[in-house]
Order: sequence, then structure tokens, then C-alpha cells
Amino acid sequence: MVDKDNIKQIVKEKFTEYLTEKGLRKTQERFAILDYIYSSEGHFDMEMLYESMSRQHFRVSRATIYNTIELLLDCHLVLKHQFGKNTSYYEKNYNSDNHYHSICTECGMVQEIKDTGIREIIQSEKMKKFRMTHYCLYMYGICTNCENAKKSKNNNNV
Amino acid sequence: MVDKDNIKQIVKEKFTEYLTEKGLRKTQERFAILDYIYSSEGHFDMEMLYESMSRQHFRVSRATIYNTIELLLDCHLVLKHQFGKNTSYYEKNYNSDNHYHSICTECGMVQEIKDTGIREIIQSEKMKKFRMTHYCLYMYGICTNCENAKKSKNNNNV
DNA sequence: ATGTATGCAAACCATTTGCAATGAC
DNA sequence: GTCATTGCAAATGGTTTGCATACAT
Repeated sequence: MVDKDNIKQIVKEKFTEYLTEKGLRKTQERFAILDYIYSSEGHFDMEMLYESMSRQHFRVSRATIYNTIELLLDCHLVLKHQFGKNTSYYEKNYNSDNHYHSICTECGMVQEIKDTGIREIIQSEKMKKFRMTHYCLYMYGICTNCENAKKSKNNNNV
Repeated sequence: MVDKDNIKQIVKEKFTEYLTEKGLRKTQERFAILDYIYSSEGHFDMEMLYESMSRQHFRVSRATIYNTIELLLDCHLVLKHQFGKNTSYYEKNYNSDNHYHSICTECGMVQEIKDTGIREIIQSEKMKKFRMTHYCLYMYGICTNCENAKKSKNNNNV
């Protein structure tokens, strides 16, 4: 996939730029983590990242993963999400579609919702004393599965 | 404040209704927690709630507070927020203005942003296989304080 | 050579859990 | 009287921290 490789190259350059600007070191670990994140799809948590990397190319300590994610968040190459549980989830954030998340409050299932125009409205919002860099929209509710499960449970009770 | 007392009465009734419907018990602790939440303003975390209640009317164990908050979330009398740190914050959710949150990624400061019409657009969003009950919009960026602090730091370096 | 970044293990701390005692029904 | 709920204290688990070692500069 040429496109994906292109993106990997671009984000690597962006990260390099960021590290240089901040006077931070360009370590193998940092680039390996970035590369791994941009090789995967969807959301991941720290344990998933740690396990997957251990299984494959590169073993990196948890401490380093946490440290590096902090940098990637700072330069906006990664987004952090907290969907209501204690574990944080992350996703790559370059050249990806604008999307929101719907979260089922019963089973915790998270789905992506494509943007259909809300973005422009939110970004045109004027805020005093605040310069917005990005935003997250979380929609909570009940997914069809859980809705149906509830219904049949209620029917049994009656 | 008559208005506040009214609201307290209404949410108490709503909670009672919810407990009855679910076949759960109407304990003093549960109503004390609800009352305390609706007596306070703004966001709070579990420790704040626990401490404040201990200092005032009613001492309730942490376990019970966690348990009760779960119920209040379920019947939408309380909202839960995770602003990026490990601690969860909560706020009452009845008859309150529609608002979003702006979060400074430098200092963590959270401010409320009044809704100016985004709500209707979001609520008109059609979602397959999902019935939305509520949503949260978080805007991340830099507050003026931190922006200025950064600038003067950069100037010193140059 | 210098000092930042890593890896490890221990510490931290919000949240969850198990269980005996309490109290709503 | 029964069993859900409470309070307590211990356990859990994601995240953070301290420190010796490694390595980017």
C-alpha cells in the first residue's frame, strides 16, 4: 500500500521536525512506536500497543511507550480518547477522516460516525481566551443489540 | 432559592421513579448523595464529593458513592466527564444549560462554552443501529494564560 | 563527554471487589 | 425474615515515578 507508506513517511518527518524544534532526541524507540501506530487500524490502548510491539518488530518498555505517546499527543499525530472506562484509547491522527464516536452505555461498544458537516460549524465557533486545536464529539446511547436484549428481557418479565 | 429547591424535589421524584421501576431500594444514602450533588455547582470528582459530604450533613462510604453515581448516570441525572486525566469528573444534568467544555492541554483548565445552536444539528444526526441519549463535545486547545506563558518563554530563549 | 532517554520495578491512586453487618421491603 | 445495600479494607489495574544503564548528541 503505497498510500500508507507515504503517510508513514510524512508523519515521520513531522515527528522529526517536532523533536528537533523541542530539542528532544531522535531515538529508535520513538520512531518505532510512531511507525507501529501508523501501521495499525482503529483504536488501541497501551497494553495492546505494548503486546503487539513485543510480538513483532520491536520490544519497548511501557514507560517509553507512555512517554512517547505524550509527545505524539503534543504534536497532534495521535488522539486520546476516554470512552467512559478507566483505560484510555488512542488513534492515529493524520490524514484520517473526520469522524465522531458513538458509545453504547450498555455494552461499551464504540463506533465511528462519519462527519457530515458538523465540523465546519464547530470550527467556526468563536471562543474568548482560547485557541482551539482540535475537538472530540462523543455520542452516548444504546446500540440495537442492547436495545433488543432489553426488550426481550422485559417481555420475559411480563 | 426556591428554584433550586424545586429542582431538587423534581430530581428526587425522578430518582424515586427510577429506583421503583428497577426494583432497587430507596435508601437514605442514595437520596443524600443526589441532594448533595444538586446543592453544589460545577464539576466534582469522587474525592470532592466524599470529603464535602463527610464535612457536612452525611457521611457515606466511597463504595456507596461509586455505586450511587452509577445509578444516577444510568437515569441521566448526572453526567460523567473525562477531561484527559485519570480522575473522572461529574456534574448534575437536569435543567442545566446546554454547554460544551474547552480544555487547555497545557494547564488542564476546563471552561464551559454555551451552546449557540450546535445541539440541534447534532441531535438531527441520523444514526444507524444506535439510539442517542446524550452527547459530549470537548474542545481542546491553549488558553490565553498558557499561550502568553509560552510566548514569553520563547522570547527569553531568543 | 554530557546529559537525555530507556528499562525495570516499585509506587501511586482512582476505582472495584469481597464480605460481614445493616436496614429496606 | 429475606436479601439488597452499606461500610470497610483489601485488591486491582492503568499510569507514573525513581534510578541505574544505555545511547543520541
